[in-house]
Amino acid sequence: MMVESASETIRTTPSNQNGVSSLSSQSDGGGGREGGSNGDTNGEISPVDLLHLQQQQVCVCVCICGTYVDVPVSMAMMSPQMITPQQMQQILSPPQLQALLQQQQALMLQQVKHTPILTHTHTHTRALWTQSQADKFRCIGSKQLAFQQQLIQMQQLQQQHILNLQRQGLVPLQPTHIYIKASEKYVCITISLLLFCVCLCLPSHEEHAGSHPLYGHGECKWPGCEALCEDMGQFIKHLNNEHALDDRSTAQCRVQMQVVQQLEIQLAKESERLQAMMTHLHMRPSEPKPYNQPLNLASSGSLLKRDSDAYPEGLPHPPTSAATPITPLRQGPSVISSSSLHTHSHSHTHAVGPIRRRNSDKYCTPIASELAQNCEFYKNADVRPPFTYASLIRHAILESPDRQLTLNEIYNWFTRKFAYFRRNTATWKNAVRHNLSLHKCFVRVENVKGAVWTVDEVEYQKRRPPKMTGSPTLVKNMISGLGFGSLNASYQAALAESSLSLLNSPPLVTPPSAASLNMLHVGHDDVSSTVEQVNSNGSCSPTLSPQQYSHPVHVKEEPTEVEEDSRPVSLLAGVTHSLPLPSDERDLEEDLPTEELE
DNA sequence: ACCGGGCTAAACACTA
DNA sequence: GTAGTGTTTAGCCCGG
Repeated sequence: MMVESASETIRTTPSNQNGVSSLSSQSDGGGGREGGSNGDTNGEISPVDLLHLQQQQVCVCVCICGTYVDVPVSMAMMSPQMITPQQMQQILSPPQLQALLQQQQALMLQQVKHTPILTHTHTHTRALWTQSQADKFRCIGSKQLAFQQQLIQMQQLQQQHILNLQRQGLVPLQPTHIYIKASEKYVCITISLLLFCVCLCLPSHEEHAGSHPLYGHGECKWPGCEALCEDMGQFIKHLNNEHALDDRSTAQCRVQMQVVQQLEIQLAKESERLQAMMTHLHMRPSEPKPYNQPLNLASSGSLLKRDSDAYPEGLPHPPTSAATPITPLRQGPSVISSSSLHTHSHSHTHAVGPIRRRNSDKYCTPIASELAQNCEFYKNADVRPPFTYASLIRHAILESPDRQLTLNEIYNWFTRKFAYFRRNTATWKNAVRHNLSLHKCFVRVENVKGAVWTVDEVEYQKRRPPKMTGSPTLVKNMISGLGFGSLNASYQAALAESSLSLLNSPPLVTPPSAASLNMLHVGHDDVSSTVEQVNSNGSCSPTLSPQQYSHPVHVKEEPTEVEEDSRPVSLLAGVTHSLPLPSDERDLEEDLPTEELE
């Protein structure tokens, strides 16, 4: 077919200046999301929009105590805890800094007025002086001297106060407004920034106390650093030099937050388990333990706002109208994939736009949960599902009661589940057949009724080796979800080498290392990411009744026979699927939701 | 630049 | 002969 209809021959433009993945939108609707990205003026910006802005290196105008400052979004989005005095000085110009300090002084003075004054008596013992006592003192003695003393006292108190604030974390301040300039307009978002500016006045007390949480045994404890520092001074120098405010440090802090959060969640689960065990054993718990909530992550929680918050629960999250086929946003936990962010800036030239680089593969999101969550959406909207043909076919087959489908049934599954596949049938059907034939994971089995297609799980795993486990790609995905859209690849990769390994490494005390990344297991793209690992041992396979394989099977060419021989159970042919899947292991299958999809 | 994965298109063979 | 099915190849794009 040399000539295609004009409405269906929009090929992806190679000159994709934003590096936008081709899996995104077909912009025949004129870019429905563009308007939304510009923060349509109701004063609210979705996390997606924020990430957009971050990636575009947009500066925001931050109002700190009434002082407006232009700050890169990446910085503005940071948790305030990460801003050091030096960095604050970088953000603020000297006049702004001065204004800020003056305001802080005023604030402190206000507080001091209502606070007992700490001073020294001539006997070098401490006594509390109230404001009235001070007033009385002034009346009696030398007013000049008293005033000076009081000023000194106030300064001391102020410093003490600041130290206390630092010890407690930071001081909440009234909501701070961040104005993001979009399309020549400032859109205001309100974030409860903490009073991070107090650290401007003083060096950290911890730095002078001879101990530092990031320093121990002569090493820098910054994730992934382990630099040797002979003493605290050297460490402080190292800290300021090597771990100053930049994207990398910011990202590492964020990741550390997530580490803590994950650990807390894990702790909560383990506590719950312990509780249940003790209850079961009729033991009395030592004391009721409230399940830990992820603590002190309010800032990250607000900044890493999940996009699911932006949509009504339980509803698909159509990024645009059904008339505009695009790849929908991920809606998994905290996952805002970079691909999703680019959906608008892309045009297709094809009837069936390229599915390549589906997030099923790249972003490790189970197809089942995606489909379960967006089932109705895909059914009705002309949206290309963000999965490869292979994973879709596999899902269709595994979803069937017998885990086998004829080609026509596969076709029907596609058209039933996705409005997108109700057109251009020749194209995608060809692709389906192509995939069935090409991939060894699809095994054709001759049945009494004809040929059916089954899935060889081991082959499927071989086709997509678990190399992505802990890979920078995975990290990138996660980072995207965490709101690191502004980070470049090297920083993201750096995260993989440092903190992220902690997220899933069983030994909590294991220092971050590249090797520990290999211990990560993250599900792949689809139905049974959990059981797939089991399958790789050959011990567990999808169920198929033996009688279904009374007919010969067609085995595809197998260039890696040696590898196959090493496996405990050869799954080259469909017969190997005759092992019944134990019911409990069936549960392992991560939401293979026949019911959810219907 | 190279390579692998994925997609589309198309040619070809086989069969009902 | 036709339609459906299955296989194979080629070319392209994209990301690593």
